[in-house]
Amino acid sequence: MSRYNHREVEPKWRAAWDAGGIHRALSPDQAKGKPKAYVLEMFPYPSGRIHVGHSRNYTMGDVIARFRRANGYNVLHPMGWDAFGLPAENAAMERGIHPKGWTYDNIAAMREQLKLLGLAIDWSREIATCDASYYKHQQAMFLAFWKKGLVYRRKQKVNWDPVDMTVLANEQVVDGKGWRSGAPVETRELEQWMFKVTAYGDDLLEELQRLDKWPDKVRLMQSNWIGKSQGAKIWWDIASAPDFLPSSPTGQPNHARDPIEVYTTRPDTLFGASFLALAPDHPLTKAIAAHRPDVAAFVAECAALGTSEADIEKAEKKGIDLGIRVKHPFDPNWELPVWAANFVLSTYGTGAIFGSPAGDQRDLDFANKYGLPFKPVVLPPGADPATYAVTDTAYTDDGTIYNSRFLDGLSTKDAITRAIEELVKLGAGEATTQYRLRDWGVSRQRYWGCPIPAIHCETCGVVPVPAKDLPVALPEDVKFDKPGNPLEHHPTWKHTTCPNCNGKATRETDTLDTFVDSSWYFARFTDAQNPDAPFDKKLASYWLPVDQYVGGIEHAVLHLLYSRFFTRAMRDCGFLDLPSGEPFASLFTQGMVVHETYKSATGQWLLPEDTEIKDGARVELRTGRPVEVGAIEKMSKSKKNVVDLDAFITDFGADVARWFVLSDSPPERDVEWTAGGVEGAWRFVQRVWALVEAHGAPAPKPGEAPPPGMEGEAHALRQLAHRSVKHITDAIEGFRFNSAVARCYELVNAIAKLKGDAPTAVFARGEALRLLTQLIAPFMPHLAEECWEKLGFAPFVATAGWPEADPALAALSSVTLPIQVNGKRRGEIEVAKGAAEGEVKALALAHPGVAPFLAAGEVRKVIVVPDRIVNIVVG
RNA sequence: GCGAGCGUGGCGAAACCGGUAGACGCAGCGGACUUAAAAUCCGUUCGCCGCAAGGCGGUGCGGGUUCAACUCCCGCCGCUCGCACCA
Repeated sequence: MSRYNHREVEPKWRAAWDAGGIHRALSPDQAKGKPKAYVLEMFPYPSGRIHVGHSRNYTMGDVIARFRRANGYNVLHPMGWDAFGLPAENAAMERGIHPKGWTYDNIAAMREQLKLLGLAIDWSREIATCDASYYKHQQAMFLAFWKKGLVYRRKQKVNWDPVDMTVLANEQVVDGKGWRSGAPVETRELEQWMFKVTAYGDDLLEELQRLDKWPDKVRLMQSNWIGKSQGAKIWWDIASAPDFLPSSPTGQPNHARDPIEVYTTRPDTLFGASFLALAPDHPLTKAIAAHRPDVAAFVAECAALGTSEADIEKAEKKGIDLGIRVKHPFDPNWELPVWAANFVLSTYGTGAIFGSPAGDQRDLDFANKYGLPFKPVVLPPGADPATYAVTDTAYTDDGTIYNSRFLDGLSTKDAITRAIEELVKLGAGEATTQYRLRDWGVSRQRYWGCPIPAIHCETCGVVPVPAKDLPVALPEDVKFDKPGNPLEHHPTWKHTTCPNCNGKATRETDTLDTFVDSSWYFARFTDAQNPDAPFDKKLASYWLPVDQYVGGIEHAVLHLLYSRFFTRAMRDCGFLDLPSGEPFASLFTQGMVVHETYKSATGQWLLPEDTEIKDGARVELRTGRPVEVGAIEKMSKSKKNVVDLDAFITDFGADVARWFVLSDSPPERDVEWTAGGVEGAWRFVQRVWALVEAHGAPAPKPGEAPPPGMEGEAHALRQLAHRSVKHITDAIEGFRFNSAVARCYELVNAIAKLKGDAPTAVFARGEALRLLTQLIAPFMPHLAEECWEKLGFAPFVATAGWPEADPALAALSSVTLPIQVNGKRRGEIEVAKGAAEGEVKALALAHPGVAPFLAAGEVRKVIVVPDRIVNIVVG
């Protein structure tokens, strides 16, 4: 008996697959009616080398891709590189390497590593977003979007990262700090290129409902991000204001003595209004602050609080009376005070609210703190209006309106409609829909990105680059000796002539946010080598949407929302025929690979391979000194809790890595990489090979009739094998890879247990081994091919199709029914599957183990759940 | 603070629709083979009582619904993730 040698076997089969071209997607014509399956993992950023933690995502996608192909689908399973981005520039600055060289070197290294994993990828479609052959088309689409009105420029307050010298999206600001640099973000005004995501706000929200193969969690997060709400704008006239406040020269709202514009979702509670509150950075607050040191101090205090939600959350609700009085829209004699308050956000709605304390907890806390009077206006169902009162808990749900003049007696819903009607009649307000979603600022003041194809002409203004001049290629001879954008400093690149008037002009030096690159790559894969267009419309329409997308939860909002926007924009600009506009029909968000962390006695992080267990304690290999074992965390270079993929594959093989990352935990949950777990996977590989080798060829072909006398243990093995086919098929369909793995172990245990060389045993073993080989093929493709060959089959298990369970064998002929008395298990009986209820009942009542418990009383009821359980109720 | 999710042996977990709780793996224990070790194989492993047959208890805690609850409902406790005091 020889050991299974992955070092020979794995490269052999990879070469054979490549030679056979079996992983190439077929054209729609070649596919001839086969259904299509587009399986995609979120493409990697080429950061350097990959470790085993990265492999889980690709392995999951690969299992699905191989499974679909075996089931007769025309599968597209491509791979590419999200290759623009800041780390390349950082490497350039730190080590004096060119971003391009650094990126392409990393791509070459990572490509080889991914190939070692034996992924069933159509490498003929490989793309890199930093390649002019890719971003050329992105520039063309940018121009098309521009023409369509989906791109515009706007002077905007932006988050400026002073370290990276770039603009950050709101989404890229974490706790007031840049998400990459960690530096506190500053505010600057810049002319920015914008994508009009809000044009699709409603559609992006509505269609979420139909994405029923997305995790609810992700849909909820996107829905919250879009943040649609229905409400009203209300204009409050100034009744009195400090003398220093000038009258407005502009007539714009929210300035000086113009009416104050407020947004509310609850106009029904207007008669419960107690005060107005403005954001600390509301223009009116600032105007007052210019004259009142106490207000200025309050504004400064709020600004120092930071933008972190946790900070604001823990902060006490505070405000200051601005000395302005406004008139209630429904009663000119009713005056309300105007305050500035730290819980009002300038970035949402109009930056001003009216406080209705009985119906809003924050307003109530605020009113209580400053002694502002209020009364309840919404009566909860069943409450008595004579005695109902609100003291320190607001009532925020629907009810009946009272204390509210013409709104009295209406429901919350009707009162909202009625109040808006009245506001419109009085010219004091209007219905409005508010979104939290804002347009996407795509300008980045960076070198290593896709140049924005625009030209600034002194006479013609901003002019698009003509299509014939694309791509606008990045110059390669740049220097990183100063902070900021090297494109600005380049001696010649930005100087050009205007395509309109031929006059002197300069190129746009902003490049596109890298989220743009990843917003359409899935479409490029459908026609990756097309030199003339982003993709052929027919090909993209054939393959899209992606049938199964696999990636991390961290992309729940940004990447997935931008891709949904982009697909709609591509559709509306005529690039795509895709009615729904949805790029990803089904989404799976996978858990990470985690590992213990190790610290040396001197406090340095240690690689797992630099430590060992000695006398039950972990020590440093080099010094023998004890190691501090830290938290189990996501594998990361910085904490050194990584296992190198190449070394692991050399030691154990790709199949062991693939098997292990899917085996122990449900795919959506994190899995801990442990030496013990790896050993288990390794043993399994050896065990399967030993069984296959011992059996050898030939194994029974599909459908081959068994020898006579098939019964007993051999028959039982056949039953289990066919049941396993069913179970494992269902488990893969349902993304329960860990369950599929467990079923494989079960089957192997059973095969090993059936001894003897009677024809029936040989047949049963051979058949079970053939089925097992096919079932493990998506998980451990190299081992499966070697087994397939050993069992006498050719050419590939990968092209052999998916096994079918014989229904007669897969179905159990008899079942063991537990018998309960009053819900407690007292015995069991073996009956034919589907046995008649009366028969089962009689057997159960006659069961000797049950008898003593029946004596305790009278049998009141016997519940028979066919093929599951019998419960006898005795009382 | 709000929203979502989770909580099962020594550990990772399974139980898909309310129907035998703990499949499968890891670790442990006992044994076989071996001069020995590794590898492999066999047995065993939720707790308590019992020689055994068997019994009792058990899925974070407290209630409830049901013939039957890890699963459904109500209220707590703990952990994780997300966030926007969103008017």
